[in-house]
Parts: sequence; C-alpha cells; structure tokens
Amino acid sequence: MSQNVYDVLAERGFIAQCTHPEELRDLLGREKVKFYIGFDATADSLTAGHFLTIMAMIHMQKAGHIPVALMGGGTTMVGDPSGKSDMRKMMTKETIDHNVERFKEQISHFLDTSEGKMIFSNNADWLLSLNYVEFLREVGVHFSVNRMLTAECYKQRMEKGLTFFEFNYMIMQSYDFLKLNQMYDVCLQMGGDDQWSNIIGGVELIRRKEQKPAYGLTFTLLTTSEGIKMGKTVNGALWLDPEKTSPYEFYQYWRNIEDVKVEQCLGLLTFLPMDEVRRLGALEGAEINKAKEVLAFEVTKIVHGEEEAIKAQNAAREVFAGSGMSEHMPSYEYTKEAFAAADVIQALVDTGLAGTRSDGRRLIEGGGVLVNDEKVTDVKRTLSDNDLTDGALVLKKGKKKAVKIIVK
RNA sequence: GGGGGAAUUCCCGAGUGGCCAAAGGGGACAGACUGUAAAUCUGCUGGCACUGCCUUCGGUGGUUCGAAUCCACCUUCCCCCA
Repeated sequence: MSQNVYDVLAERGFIAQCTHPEELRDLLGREKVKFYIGFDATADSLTAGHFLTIMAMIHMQKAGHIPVALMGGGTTMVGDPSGKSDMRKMMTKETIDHNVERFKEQISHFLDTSEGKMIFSNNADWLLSLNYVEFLREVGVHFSVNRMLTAECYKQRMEKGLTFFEFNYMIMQSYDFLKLNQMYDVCLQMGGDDQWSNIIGGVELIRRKEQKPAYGLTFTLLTTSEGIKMGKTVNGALWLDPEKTSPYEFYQYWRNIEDVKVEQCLGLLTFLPMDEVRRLGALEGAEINKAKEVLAFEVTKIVHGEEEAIKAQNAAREVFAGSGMSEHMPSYEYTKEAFAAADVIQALVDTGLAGTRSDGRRLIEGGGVLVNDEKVTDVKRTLSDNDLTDGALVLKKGKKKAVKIIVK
C-alpha cells in the first residue's frame, strides 16, 4: 500500500482537528474503514464548501476506505444552529426530499458508486420515526446539558437565543453516528471544522454506549483572509450545479482567489502532487497568476469536466486579453427588433450585468461600462448596427464581467 | 402567569410629527493604483418616464394639512420576576 491516507490528508492541509490522531492514523493504514460525512439538504445543489469535503472522500476512497454519504433527510427538518447567528427557515419535507435527490446525483459524479465502494444513507430513515421517550431514555441520558451549553458552536446563539428545537440538533447528529456504527460499522465521522462539537458528541456516544472505538476528524474550512467563509458569490453560494453557477463563473471565482490562499486551495481542491503545489504556491508577484490559472483549471476540471474547464479558461483569457470576442464568453441573444429598441442601460439589465435600470445608469455614471472596450459616457447611449461586428458586440461591466451580445 | 423593552433599507445601527429615500459603519458594486491579488484612496448602494414622481421603516386600522416617528389592536423576539 502506498502512503497512509491520513498523511495525505494532513500534507494537503485538510485536517483541522482529530479526536485520536495516532490511533486513527494507525487504523487507516491497517484496515478498510467505513467513514461518514453528513450532508444537510438545505439547497438544491451542493456548494464549493461541500466540494472540499467531497475531495476528502475521494482521497479516502482511493485509499480503499468506504465512504458513507449520509443525507440529512431528518436533520434538515431541524437545521444545524452551529456557528449560525439566526435560526434557519423551516423547510418542508417535500423540498428536503427533492434536495436529497439532487445531492445524491451530484455526489455520484465524484465517487465510485459501484457495489461495495460506497454507501448512501439517509437519516430520515431513523430520525423521523423516533419515539420521543424511548429516545430520551436511550440516548438523552448520555448528554450533559451543562457541557452542551459551553460548546463553541452555540456561542453566538447564547447571545441571540437558541430554541430547544435547534438545541437538539447535536444529539440527532450524534445519534446518526451511533446508528451508522450499528448498521454498517462506521467508526469515523468527518466534516467541516464547524462540525467539531457535533462530531465529538457522536464519538463519545458510541464509546460510552457501545464500548467501541470511534473517531472524529474535521477539515479546515476555506476562509478568506478576513475569516469569512469562502465559496460565496454575489448571488449567494458558489454552486456546483452548472445551471446555478456557470463553469465560467466557477472558474473565475478560483482565478480571482487571494494570493495567500492559492497554495492552500491547490492542496485541498486539486489532485496535483504536493511538490507541484508547493512550487506553484511559491511563485511571487505577478507570476502567481500562473498558479491561479492552474488552480482554476484543475478545480473546474474536477467539477465540470475537462471540456468545460478548457472552454472557461479560453473565455477568461480572451476576455482579459482585450477586446477579443470569444465563442466561449457568456452570451445573450437579441432579436433585431429588440436590439433596435434597446439602449445600453437596457442591455445591461437584459444581460444581467445590472439588476435594474437605475443600477445600470449608476454604472455608466461611474464609468464602469464598456461597449466594445470603449467607455460609455452618455447615460442615454443607444445601440445600433454600427456597434456590431459579425452581428455581435461585447458589453463589459468593469474589467471582469463581459457578455457577448448576439443579434439574430 | 406578572412586569419591562424591541422590530428601520443587503447586514449592524441612528432617527420621537414636516429639513427623511431615511445619519454612521459593514458588505456589495464601480473608478484610480496594480497582477483578473491584497492594501489604500474615490464614487455609489429602493424603483421609475430621474432637476420630478412613486413605493419603503414588523402587520392592520386610526389621529393629523402632514407619520419611521403619536394612538389602538395584532404578530414576532429579547430581558427581569414567578
């Protein structure tokens, strides 16, 4: 067997905390281990944040271990209050079920789902039919409220208020671990480092109740240098679903990452050998842009496939190289009539570069709009056939956002 | 169960009858400087047919020439006492 996967994860920068580092490393080097990661189905697509944990699953699976992807069909009914300052909106069963299906689909793209290689499970199967009193007698007795209240993850909520409803989340997640341990012999739970409290809850529950070893390991979550969770865009999260975040946008997100984060991201989000990662991360000044291109390309390749990654890369190069028009650029189609009637403001709104006409007007006034790389100075500027080259023109908002307008 | 307080624009938070589309900060967006980075400085941040008009200050009614501001009821949240 090659390198111990624990060392791989450590070297690549995944590991934030681990309940029993020595023991777990030893176990992973010795046996095929079943481990689980939970996914709460709060949206209809996975995000860049989930992708990080999926990368870890891939590394583990490659090393011969068996991932259990636990869908939070039950836990999502409550919502994890960890690290959140406000209560989440309650979601209907239907929405959750729908999201779970989408999650499964997406996760299947990344992992080998053939028989015996991985397992999908759903905690709705046991959580929804729990008997309250039985549950309290069986599981509740093992939890100290005093201890739970001091948990880091509730800190923010201790100021704003925490309902009993959400307070139970930790116990539910702990119970999941116990259940998976009983059903499949899962002995390791992994997750983002915001999950630490929830994970140790389960580890301790298994150790206490089953008298069996159980382990927990958390991943370093990606944050910006200001400590804000990474993977957020203007429109919310950075989705893995190409319908929600286009491969081009996805590529651009990583292309624009902060210098100081490049090496970390390369380690976590690509499969490049660590020598290469370190070499790229050490590039200085403008040179580091090369590393960012590699990062953006590699991540996009894993998520959307090589073809899409190439397209995104070409489009990006063309947009930033200058006035070049690219077939890969995001585009918008106008009919002749609509085009004739549109002014620049309308085009900004139609292409989504501006939210409203007022917004578009302000952009022009601020000097942020370019038609074929020529700054628009007049708010009332209209578009005409003179602006077209081969029936198309390039509309830019700032330096980074460009849309090709095609007139048919 | 009793008493007190709060709800403001994307977020935090000022605003106690006209000078309020609503201070200040944060974030976002744009400009300058750069390297599609960071930091810094500047602008901008409800909508529209934009020197004007329309919609917004938890909800519904009311008082008033005029309400984010006053009154009534409702909803939600917080705090103290039990």
